[in-house]
Amino acid sequence: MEIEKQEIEKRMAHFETICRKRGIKMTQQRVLIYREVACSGDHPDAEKIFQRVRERLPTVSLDTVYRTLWLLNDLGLIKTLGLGRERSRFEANLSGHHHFVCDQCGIIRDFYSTELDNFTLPDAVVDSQGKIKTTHFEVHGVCPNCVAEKTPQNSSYQ
Amino acid sequence: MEIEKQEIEKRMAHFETICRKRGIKMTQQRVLIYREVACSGDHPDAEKIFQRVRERLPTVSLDTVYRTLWLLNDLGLIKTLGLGRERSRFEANLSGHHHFVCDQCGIIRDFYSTELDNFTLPDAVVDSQGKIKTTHFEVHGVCPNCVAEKTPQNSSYQ
DNA sequence: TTTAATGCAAAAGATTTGCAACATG
DNA sequence: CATGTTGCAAATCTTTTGCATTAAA
Repeated sequence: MEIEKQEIEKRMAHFETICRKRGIKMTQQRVLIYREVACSGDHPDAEKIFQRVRERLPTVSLDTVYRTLWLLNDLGLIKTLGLGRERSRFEANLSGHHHFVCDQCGIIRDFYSTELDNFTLPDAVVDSQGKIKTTHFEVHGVCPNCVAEKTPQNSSYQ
Repeated sequence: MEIEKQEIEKRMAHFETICRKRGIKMTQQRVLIYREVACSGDHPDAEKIFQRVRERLPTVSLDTVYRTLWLLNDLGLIKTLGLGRERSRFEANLSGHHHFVCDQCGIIRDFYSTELDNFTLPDAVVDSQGKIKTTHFEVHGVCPNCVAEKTPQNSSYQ
């Protein structure tokens, strides 16, 4: 699943715009690292991005890749899958449910919705993606606590 | 958000059933670790579970907590939030989209659905959970590749 | 030329493993 | 009692940081 050339151009242009606007230097490393993510349809991890960038720029270091990825993330140019910088979290609730994640304090609350459970994906999606086993809706936002207080519940969370 | 006593009893009973059936020893540590997750409504990470279990069993060690959590996960008694054992993965696709995750080979594919984008959560959910910013649907299953081949594309993925 | 960014090496953090001692069934 | 499980300590793996050097604007 490769990204279209035109889309990549668009992304690179946006990258440049944001860097200019924020006074972020467009280094060789940053351009290559961003381009690598922009070109990848497979949601790579830091190590994989490092390996791929190194093919073009053998002197690049892994710590630069990490620094750059989080910078790009903070700039809103890329996104993280899963829990981002957080470690794995666990739950014993096995009944089908969904999650509300507070982006401010990190709290995750379960909620139930039969509408969501019964939601049927378009055939096109089912056919192209494969055999579906479970579905899960994730809502991101700000929890009532953090909405009320100006200071987030847990300020260490980012 | 505490779990009801009755629900916890039910979970503990299920835990016991599975252990019996699979010939897994019900050690003090496993009971306490499972109970801790079963009682927690806050989706704790390994370290937090370790701290809480240690209050009741000061000699428990962090590596036992890790071993037990993954065991419970493999037994289907608990679930992981986020990417599980995997590291953070990144994407540059900023347009609203959803993910199909193949549980067999780990591939993650984007898909689009205006129905999902326009899906409005019940008011009750919105009110109790807070201010909503983004939503994301995650579908788990087996990708066409893995359905076709008996052997998964990437057998190292678990 | 000024300031920020990189690469290196080392530190820190998180998770896993080998193994002797121990507890469970 | 036999075997699987634990705790410890050490190893491993991943990510971050301090600092002198280098490169971008």
